[in-house]
Amino acid sequence: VTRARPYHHGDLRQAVLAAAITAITESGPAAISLRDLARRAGVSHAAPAYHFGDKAGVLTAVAAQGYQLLADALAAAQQRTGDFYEVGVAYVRFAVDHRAHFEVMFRPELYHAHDESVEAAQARAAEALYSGVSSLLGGRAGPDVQLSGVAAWSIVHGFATLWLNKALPLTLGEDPEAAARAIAGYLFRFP
Amino acid sequence: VTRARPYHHGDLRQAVLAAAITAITESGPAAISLRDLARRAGVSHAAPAYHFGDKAGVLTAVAAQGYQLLADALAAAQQRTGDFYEVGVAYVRFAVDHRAHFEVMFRPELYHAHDESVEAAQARAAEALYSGVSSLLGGRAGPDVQLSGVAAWSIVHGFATLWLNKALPLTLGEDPEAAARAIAGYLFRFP
DNA sequence: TGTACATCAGTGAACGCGCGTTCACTGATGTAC
DNA sequence: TGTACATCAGTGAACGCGCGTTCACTGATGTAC
Repeated sequence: VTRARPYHHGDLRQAVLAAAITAITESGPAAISLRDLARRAGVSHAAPAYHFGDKAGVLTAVAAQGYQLLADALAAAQQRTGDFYEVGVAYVRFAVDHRAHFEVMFRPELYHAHDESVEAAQARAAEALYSGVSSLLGGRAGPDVQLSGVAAWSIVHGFATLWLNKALPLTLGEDPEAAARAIAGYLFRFP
Repeated sequence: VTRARPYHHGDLRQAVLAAAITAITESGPAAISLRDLARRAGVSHAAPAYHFGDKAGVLTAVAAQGYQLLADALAAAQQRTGDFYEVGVAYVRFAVDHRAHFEVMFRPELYHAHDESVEAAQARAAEALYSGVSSLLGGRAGPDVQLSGVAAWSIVHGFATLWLNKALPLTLGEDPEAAARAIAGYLFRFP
């Protein structure tokens, strides 16, 4: 028996979040509307507001989830390899694999940046990023470990951003991870 | 005698462009509307479309102007100092000083990225960026000069982006140029 | 220098659209006894 | 196990708003002769 759509969705919050990821991947974070997310999730237009309040509420959840995923990815790379260079590569891989999350995370004007769920996940990600920094450049990170961490963050963040915007020369090829390894090598492994 | 607003504006195209820069600085490129730009320029709501066609037309002009300004700034830094390191610093300075242009330029989905005025200015900027690359790392740029150029571009672009998004630690201080010098030193001047 | 005419630049009323928000409601689920 | 009631999750009609776009128009400027 094909049953009609039940009155209660079951997990509308997750469904709206998933719809948001899809919509952002298609058209960018600025283009989403609550009514469109409702349509995608197959519920009435007013339903999403019940769970998220407004558009910024949805994007806040996306950002929080994104920082969690990023923290997981960075920590896993550090644990798996013990090499900070691989943490940088993981950062680029995250940006390419989770483009929608990545684009939201770094546009704090779109969401409630001071929401505690966001700030907690952000802190986890920062921890994962900085924890391996002292090994950067084989211990030659210089007197200011934080500064060298920002340098590492800058180069992988810049590369990821330029890659996603299709701003880089075509000759770099089609594999972002390989290109990222070559680029990051200039900072991380200079002989 | 205070004269009434004349029927012909004189240079409405420039006025709309200036209004766009102001509006983008306030609320980001996604938030602008043709009607709002008309209001800011003090003309009727349909006037901007006469000059630009649609919103993407306005942002195309902003992007083209931005790439021209960037090319000028990079070329001037190269000429003035002969030091590619200073070209990188000039890149960050441009991003901070022309935030609205910078934000539009690297969101090609918002404008007609293949417009010839954009592509010409883009080529000029790329030329200015790459022309000094071979001196990167004091000639130790390695076999692939283009790759080292992308590395340099990545680190300054990433730093500028993170700075503008207020993503960096507060301990970096309030002077983006000084911080950029310290960061870029890791790539450009490593002992 | 004057006049006729074409073109250019901007106007303002009108339209239909998708949006966020409100609100009384309804159907389903959970809890107390 | 059954019943009453409270709470939760989602509905759908209605509203007002700002938007882009169209279009007949008008005022100003440029050009031909």
